[in-house]
Amino acid sequence: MSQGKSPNRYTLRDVARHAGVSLGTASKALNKSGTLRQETRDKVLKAADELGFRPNDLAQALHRGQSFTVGLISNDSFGRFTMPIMEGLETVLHAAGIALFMCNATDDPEREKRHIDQLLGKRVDGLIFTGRRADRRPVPGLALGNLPVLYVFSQSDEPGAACLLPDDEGGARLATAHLLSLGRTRIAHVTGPEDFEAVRLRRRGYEASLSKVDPALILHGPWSEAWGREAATRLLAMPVRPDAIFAGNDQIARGIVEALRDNAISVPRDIAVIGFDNWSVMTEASRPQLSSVDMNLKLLGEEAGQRLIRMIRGERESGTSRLPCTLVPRASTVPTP
Amino acid sequence: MSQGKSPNRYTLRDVARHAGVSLGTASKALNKSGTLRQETRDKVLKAADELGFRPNDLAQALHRGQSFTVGLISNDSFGRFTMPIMEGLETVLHAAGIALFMCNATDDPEREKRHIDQLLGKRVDGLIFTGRRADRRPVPGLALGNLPVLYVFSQSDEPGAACLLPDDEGGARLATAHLLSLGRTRIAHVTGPEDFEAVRLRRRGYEASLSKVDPALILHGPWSEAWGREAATRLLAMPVRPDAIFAGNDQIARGIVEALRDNAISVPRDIAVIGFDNWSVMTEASRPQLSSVDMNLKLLGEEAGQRLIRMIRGERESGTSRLPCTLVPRASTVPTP
DNA sequence: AATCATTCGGAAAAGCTTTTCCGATTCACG
DNA sequence: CGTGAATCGGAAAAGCTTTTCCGAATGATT
Repeated sequence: MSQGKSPNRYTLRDVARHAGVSLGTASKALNKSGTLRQETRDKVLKAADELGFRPNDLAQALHRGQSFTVGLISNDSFGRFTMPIMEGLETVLHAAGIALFMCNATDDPEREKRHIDQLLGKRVDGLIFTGRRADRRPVPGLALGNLPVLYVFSQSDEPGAACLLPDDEGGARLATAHLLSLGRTRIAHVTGPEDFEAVRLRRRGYEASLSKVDPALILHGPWSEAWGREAATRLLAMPVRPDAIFAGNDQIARGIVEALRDNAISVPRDIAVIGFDNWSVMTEASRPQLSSVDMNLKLLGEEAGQRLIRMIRGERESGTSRLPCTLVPRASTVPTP
Repeated sequence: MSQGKSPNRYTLRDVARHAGVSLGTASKALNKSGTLRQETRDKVLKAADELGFRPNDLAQALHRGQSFTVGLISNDSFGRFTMPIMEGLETVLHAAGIALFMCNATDDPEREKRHIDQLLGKRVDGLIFTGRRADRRPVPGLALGNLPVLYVFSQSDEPGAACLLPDDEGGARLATAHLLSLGRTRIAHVTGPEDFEAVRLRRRGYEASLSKVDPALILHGPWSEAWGREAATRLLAMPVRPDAIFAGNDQIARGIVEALRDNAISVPRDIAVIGFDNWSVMTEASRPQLSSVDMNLKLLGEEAGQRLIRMIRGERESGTSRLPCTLVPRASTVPTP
């Protein structure tokens, strides 16, 4: 350690000296081990406090063979999905005395590999991969051995990998059932690109909720408001119009609502609209505000934290779990009183 | 180290044994030090590769007194501003052999304090604070001593703190000058809450660009599309309407554009509109697409990385620097041919 | 006075890596 | 043959912390 360069200029040896005890006694006092008088412990604690002593985690980790650190690797360059997940993770890991550090690979495999390398060098106790789409991703280009690894809002090509995801299909069922409960009988589904697994699952949830599916009411396009506008225009041009639209995400839903407004269609009176993601930037700015499905990403993060802790403690975890989503009704489906 | 638990099951001692050399020789070979025959070095490198050896960063950092790690502490729970900054930082720090790890405090001072504590325990070589608004923030509740600390897109109550920020005022000048260059003569400014420093600076840039300022053309409100809509409605109700509107951010601008459309005002023909932030979620979805001012956050991150490296190497850095923004013209100000 | 219990000191060892230093060996050259 | 250079081994030390073990000192009890 270069002295005077960092806030941690004092070692345990300094604390011991300051407290007038031996090095071993100082350690025992701070770690509540050994048989020391309370007076001796207090003396050491006071000395440590006065010196602003902070144990050197590096030395501790080296000695105990565990760093109590977890790395989170994300390829979500916008942070939209990762941040709530991280928040939930951090809460749970912190309660277990584990620090969480994130690296953002920005969808660059080389960068990701490098991050893994760095985290392994730091001897993290586990790794979590997450991103901005839940489809399978390539196995990392480094052997991870028995290190606990968990995919959250993400999956792996590796068979048996432990994965935790929102229940897209269930969420879509919620949305469709909500529209049905409102008496809607002709529900369209405007969604994203077919190569997203989430798109397929949401579509499956929609289809499973209907007694009869009309393929002409299912439209795929890009994740954008513009696509929502175009799709709505197409639906309006049909001989028989839908009386509700379940959009694959909130951006598409926003576009749909805008096109309906442009065409003097009243939402939800004439056509109800519900999105997916519960992205407040979209739901709140839309006119009327969007009903949506929340993926509960923070809860997903909490569940992931608990799961990883179990893995770190030696339990075996594998396979994919899906956590339920939540319906968030707003004025785009529920008329305001 | 608990064996078989992690990918790093081999120590340098194992590599030496595998290569049939001494521990010291193995170290010298991997670190390109000492006087070894190339043949000996190659033998050690091969052994290390075969065993998948990765040096223990903890032991290295302990020995050399430097961790080559930097902590990034953000209070931006959405990641919108932090992610591009992080990307720029990571690029520059990586080139200098330094790892970057992020903790997200989600605007909770207790959580932030805890993160600082964790990072200090890991003996980071420097700390970077960033967030979602650039105003002064309280001094962290922990003494950081001489540890290099840099505020990026953020400022500190601590006098002389090193800060790096986008040039809000300059960006506002760019936006206003752009409108002037298009022949606009009556430019309004619809912006965010007065308690944001960025709001005050952007207003100052706007005012400085005009030979004559009409206070009635400056409206403050919340950061939302709804406020943009309301403000536009107010401006349209004025005896003399503006022929251009400079919005404090893209969300407000989006709202303005929508209200103009609702009132059959053609953008940019009748009234040109420019935003700030260049947030693609807004700029691209708007009709027409929004001209905006980009804060160059990735570049800010790169500059911050370079600055922090200098600080880590012992140079003194203090005070606030501002990096220029970039004008991004789109159809909301420039008519499409 | 002797014995036992409590408390602490301090030495040693371990974790892993780097670096230095000294000694030993081998080979080449004068 | 003697000397010097190149090469490597291996021991030691350092970084910081934790833990164990044994010995020493003190106070209380018999």
